[in-house]
Amino acid sequence: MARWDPGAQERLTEAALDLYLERGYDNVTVADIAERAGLTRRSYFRYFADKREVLFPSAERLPEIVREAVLAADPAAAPLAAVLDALHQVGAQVAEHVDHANAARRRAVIDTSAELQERERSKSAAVAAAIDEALRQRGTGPGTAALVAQVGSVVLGLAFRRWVKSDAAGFSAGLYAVVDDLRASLDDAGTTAHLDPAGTPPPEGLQRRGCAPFSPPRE
Amino acid sequence: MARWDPGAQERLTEAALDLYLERGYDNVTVADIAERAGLTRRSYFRYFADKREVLFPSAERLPEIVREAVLAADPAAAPLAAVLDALHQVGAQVAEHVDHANAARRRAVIDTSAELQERERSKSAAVAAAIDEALRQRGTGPGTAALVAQVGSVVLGLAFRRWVKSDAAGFSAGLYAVVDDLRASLDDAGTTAHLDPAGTPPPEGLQRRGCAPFSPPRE
DNA sequence: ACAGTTGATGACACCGTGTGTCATCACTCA
DNA sequence: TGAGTGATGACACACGGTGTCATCAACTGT
Repeated sequence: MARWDPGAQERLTEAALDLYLERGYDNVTVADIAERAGLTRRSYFRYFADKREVLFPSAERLPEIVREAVLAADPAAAPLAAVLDALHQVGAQVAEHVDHANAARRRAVIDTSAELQERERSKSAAVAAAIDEALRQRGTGPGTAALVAQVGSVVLGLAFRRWVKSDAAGFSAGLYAVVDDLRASLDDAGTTAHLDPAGTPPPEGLQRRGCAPFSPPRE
Repeated sequence: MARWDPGAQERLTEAALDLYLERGYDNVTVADIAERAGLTRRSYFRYFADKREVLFPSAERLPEIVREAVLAADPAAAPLAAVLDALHQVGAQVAEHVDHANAARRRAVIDTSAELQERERSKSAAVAAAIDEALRQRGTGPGTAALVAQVGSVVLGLAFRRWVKSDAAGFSAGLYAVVDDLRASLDDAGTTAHLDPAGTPPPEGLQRRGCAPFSPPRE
């Protein structure tokens, strides 16, 4: 493998994934990764910002994709509806372009390292930020936009997890399963609240939209 | 300030917060913090695991508090209702024990550093994990527990942000405002979906619980 | 064919984080 | 007064991350 062999970045990602799985994330140095890829430590940092970034190659474009999907959703749709709609579109792209086997290996590595989970959450937060921005561009209020964006990001993350875990099912199936759960949870919570017979309202002003507190207050 | 002066940890937290605000997080070294606190770099790491941890002193006990609050909620309540109820209880403790002025200063620092935001998300994730565990202990299914836990964590985070931002309002007010937003968003999204006149259902099995897709499909 | 240019790489030095290890100091208790 | 205990300082070290410059291959124009 000569000095200018092409595909340096790909070699690095493969070497890193292999080594992280073999020895565990903490027992691998950047020098190890670079050596296996036929490069030096310094060159690794020309491709990736740090030791963690090598595991999140496709996460770079995701926020932009999500933002455009949200902006492309029906302008008349409610914020959450627009976001879920957009995630459906995004899911198709993701399932198509992401290698399922490698995604599963990445998940295995990430699940063993708190440091990597921390980084993964940053990627998820970047998606949330993109949704938030797109929603506000659609005219959604700041508070609602922030909330719906984070919920959307959570839903996407859980759906992606389901997709990775099950070899067979498509991405959409997982997405719908999560959204189903979300709808059911909120229906149940709402139902419980509404049925509250003698609910003493909590201190500050609630009761807007005719909602009782979250659950019958205990005493 | 002699070698064995008491309150070393408090001196470190104050020194760190001051320095981070004065020079910016990246322009402060652990040695700087330790020096201002009258200690050495090595001693700093005996009190805090790393350079970031010094900004999250009260986050250590939070997961346990939240877990217990969820377990203490009405066993008959739906998962989300139990969580929101628990967060209401937790909010009271937080607003009481956390110094509002310092919380605002911490927020200012965190908002300037991606590294610190990453760590903050980890704290939030720890809360989500605690909720998740408590919910499953209550008998909630794994998928629903994970989803509701993350949504609850998001709600708590946003409510805490509102509490820090507004000097006057109590924590509960922010919490209720966020929950109101959540209810409204889901009502709106559900409404839109249900009113969809000629909605072509998306590929895989949806329509469970009588719900149409998120929004009228575009072409 | 040849020289200049461009871009990727290696070599090296450097700073800061985080940790292991041991000596040192103050305080406590018998 | 002397042993023990716990917090601290001193020192060394591995590793992450960065700036800088030299080097080498490939491309470009003449």
